[in-house]
Amino acid sequence: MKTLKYSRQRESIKACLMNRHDHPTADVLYLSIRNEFPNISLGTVYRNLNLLVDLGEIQKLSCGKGPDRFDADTHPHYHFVCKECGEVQDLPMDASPHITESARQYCSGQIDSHTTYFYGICENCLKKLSINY
Amino acid sequence: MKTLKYSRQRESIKACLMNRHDHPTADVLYLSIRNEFPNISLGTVYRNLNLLVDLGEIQKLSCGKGPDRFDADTHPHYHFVCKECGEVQDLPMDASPHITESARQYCSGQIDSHTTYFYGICENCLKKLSINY
DNA sequence: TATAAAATAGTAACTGTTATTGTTTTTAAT
DNA sequence: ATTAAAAACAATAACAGTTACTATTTTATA
Repeated sequence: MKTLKYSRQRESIKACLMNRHDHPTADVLYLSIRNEFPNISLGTVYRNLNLLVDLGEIQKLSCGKGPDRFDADTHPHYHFVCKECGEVQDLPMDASPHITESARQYCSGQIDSHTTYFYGICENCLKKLSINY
Repeated sequence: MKTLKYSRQRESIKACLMNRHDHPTADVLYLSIRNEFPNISLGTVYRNLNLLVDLGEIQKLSCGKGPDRFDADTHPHYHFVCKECGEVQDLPMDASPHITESARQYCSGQIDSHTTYFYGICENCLKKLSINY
């Protein structure tokens, strides 16, 4: 089997992700980490992000539009996606346990998890849109 | 403004999608429609699918893994995604109206809609996995 | 320190999708 | 029916996001 070895780059990627709450894309993290590792390659960022996801240490968000985003908070929670600017916000609401129970009644397979994304227009974009009336 | 003109290809794409309930990808539809239109191009399939989505006549599903899928059923409903084979099934459960109300309490933006995907292993794959014990 | 395994940087390749271009279809007005 | 304008088309190139490859460097172990 393949044993994990330490890497300073992976450490930095995880630290960087933990310090921010804007659910950055791989590319945004890449640009940020280049301050510390000027020669890091985008592939390294992707490889380590996927590795951390597999280890359950971070979470990948696929909101349907644009590149995937990453979240250091692995606690199950919901997200709001602005259709205008693409921003992704945490919604501090707990996933209803009932919804999974309910889904199980309708599904012959085994349900392990679920994701929910709310779509709309964020406060900032609402303001901008109301100016351009 | 741009007025819509009839196209046999678009008609066929929509009819084909309405006849199936497996939420096919653009590529699967493309291969199927080539029986009727041997020279249709994949770009035409994508363009018309997106057009139909914009018109609200069909729905696009982005499950996070693999290519987008399409659904002729525009009634809001949930889906189950098999992590093993990628199959997408309808879950005949109504979206809880409470969940949107609940989300609005935590969100300063305007929430218009939401999507929920359940992930797990479908009946078929469960069987296959239990054989290879 | 020497060795093996894993991770890296750099780059090429790949997948899914959209944009471009010259031609054909559709529609509506003659 | 003919014609003209707009829309849609097929074919193909381009694009975005991501993964795979390769030669080199780093890490962990002996």
